[in-house]
Amino acid sequence: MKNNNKMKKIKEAMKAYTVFQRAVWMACMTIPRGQTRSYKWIAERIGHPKAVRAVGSALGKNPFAPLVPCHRVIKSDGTIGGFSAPGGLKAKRSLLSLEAKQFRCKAV
DNA sequence: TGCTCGGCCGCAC
DNA sequence: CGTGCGGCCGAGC
Repeated sequence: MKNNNKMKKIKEAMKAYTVFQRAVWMACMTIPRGQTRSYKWIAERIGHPKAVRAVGSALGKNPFAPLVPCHRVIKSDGTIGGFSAPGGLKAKRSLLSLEAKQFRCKAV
């Protein structure tokens, strides 16, 4: 329930943005902890297989930093890609490695 | 209201 | 391995 409540809040905040961004963020939130998905994966998932750049843009503007784990999104070739958030790729890698560890340890 | 520019990419050459 | 172009959305002018 609490999770739902949080989701509700997020949705409220999301209403101020475009559907495209919402779609991107939603898809992003569905990524399990300790795992990663590619920008293309998101693009295809939201129905715009070619809008990978738009996806990147949306993630870059992501105002829901911790709620929407945009750091779990990497390039389709397996590299980290870019990261506009504070900390840059450094932070992104840290988060990924950290979450991966947690996942293995606590199995969430 | 309409056009232009930039972006956390993807793919072909 | 490096470079260029393609296709898409959001935001600014």
